[in-house]
Amino acid sequence: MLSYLFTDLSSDRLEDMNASRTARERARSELTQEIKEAARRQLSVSGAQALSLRAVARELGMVSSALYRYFASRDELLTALIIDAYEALAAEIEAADRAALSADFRGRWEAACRATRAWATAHPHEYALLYGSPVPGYHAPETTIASGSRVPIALMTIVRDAHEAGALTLRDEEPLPPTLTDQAVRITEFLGSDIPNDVVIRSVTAWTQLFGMITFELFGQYANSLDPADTFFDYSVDRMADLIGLPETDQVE
Amino acid sequence: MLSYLFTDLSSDRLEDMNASRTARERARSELTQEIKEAARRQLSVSGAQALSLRAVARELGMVSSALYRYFASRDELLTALIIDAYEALAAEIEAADRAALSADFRGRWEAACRATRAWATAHPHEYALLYGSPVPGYHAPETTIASGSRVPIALMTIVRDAHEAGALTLRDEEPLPPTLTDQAVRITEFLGSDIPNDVVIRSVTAWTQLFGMITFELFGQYANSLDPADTFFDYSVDRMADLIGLPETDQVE
DNA sequence: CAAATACGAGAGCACTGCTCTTGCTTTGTC
DNA sequence: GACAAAGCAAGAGCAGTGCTCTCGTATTTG
Repeated sequence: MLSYLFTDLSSDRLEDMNASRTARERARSELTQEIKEAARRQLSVSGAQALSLRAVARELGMVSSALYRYFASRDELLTALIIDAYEALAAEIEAADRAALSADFRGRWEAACRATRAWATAHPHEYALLYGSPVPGYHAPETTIASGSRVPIALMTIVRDAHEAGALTLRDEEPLPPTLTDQAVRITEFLGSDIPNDVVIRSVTAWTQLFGMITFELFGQYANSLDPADTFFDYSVDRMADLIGLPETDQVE
Repeated sequence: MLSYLFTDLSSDRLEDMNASRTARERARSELTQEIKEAARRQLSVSGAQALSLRAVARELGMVSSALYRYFASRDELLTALIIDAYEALAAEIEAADRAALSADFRGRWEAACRATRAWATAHPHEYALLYGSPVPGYHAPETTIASGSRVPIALMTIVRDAHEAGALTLRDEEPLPPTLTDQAVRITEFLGSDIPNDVVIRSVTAWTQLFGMITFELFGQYANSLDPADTFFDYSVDRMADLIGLPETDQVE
């Protein structure tokens, strides 16, 4: 008994803050996690549209109304899944980036893009949840856009590193329209760097291209044309690296 | 009475083939149209997710089961709306293209892209239906992918015209990977032209960029960064024109 | 005119998200 | 240690959904 108490206390100390305290709170956070897992499982087979609170409750052997103690609505559950998915994707991208040679900026860009695509094809329904049509009246709360921005930040970090290493291909600085300059400055400030404005904007263009490409592939727009899209993907990723001005890999090795 | 009969017959002759024949068939095609209109109306305010057969039936003063004489399922209704939307978007793009100077290929490209964005922002829910996440178990029937391809074809036509006019900026032909060459050849054959393979692929890249950009804007990924995305849009459209090799506008006027 | 066909209405099934009430258990506080 | 407060699961119920089936009526076809 006493030993149980002690181990409980010590393990509480070791675990996250939210897992400490009373048994009820522990049970609550555990069940919250189980609900999300069941929902994620259901999501990954049938899609967000078919995600049913009642089915989740059934799978956990509880009644549907009990679920509302943990998530106030279906939307709130979806929001939780969205945040988790954003974090998972961002983590994947960051890991792929870290695994590449830190001075091979084009290689890092390619690795990050490939990781994005790999995650998307492995979790199509979760990808659709993040980058597909927003659900009916659903408007993303602040919390999701915060974790959502981790993905573009991960990509922009590579550009920033390349610029700070003086590796970016310089080009004749065509001046940007004022509005665009302002927006570029705001993004640069946010990143805490001094990337040239047009490079920032071009990077955003590359970002939209990347996700446009993956979205089209996953949502079936390539039917009968680019059906295995692997080579096209790599090709486009390289064109976007050109657009940003990332140096060729062979000239840095 | 008799005059009514006569005018009916004559108007039948004047109208489309499907509107001729018996009164029942006329009523049927009219009601089919009315159902689609009501559904479209409902779609444009609440989104596809919220489109309800029963609500459509209610709006038309009929009972829900009667609707099933016209559309076998909700999915079939959605499919009809998708086809109509693809056609509407393609028509808009083609019109914008025609309205531009036929020899100003970059101008035509910009006009087509802007028309796409304009249609998307004017009909966000229909855009989401076309380019957002596919609905639950829904897998696009052949008919929709056929009308869906009218959009990229409209864009590729501009590139084809530019190439046939010898206006495309030539570049050092880096050879494409074999798979990509095959796919490019297939697309070129489909278009009935001899656009260089890498130009075809770059055009596809530009196509994905365009829709990636619009999707991100409409689905709220720009929150707090590029919020009014107008200038960014124009900028990126120009970068894609560069990528394809479309000549600067001022050098053709 | 008669048979075949198309049609609208209604009832009904299985399902959904969500609310509210009812008992029970775990908490924190005198 | 007793007790009120808060947290919890269960059940019933509401309003809504897509979809099916039956039934009487209207229209078209032979």
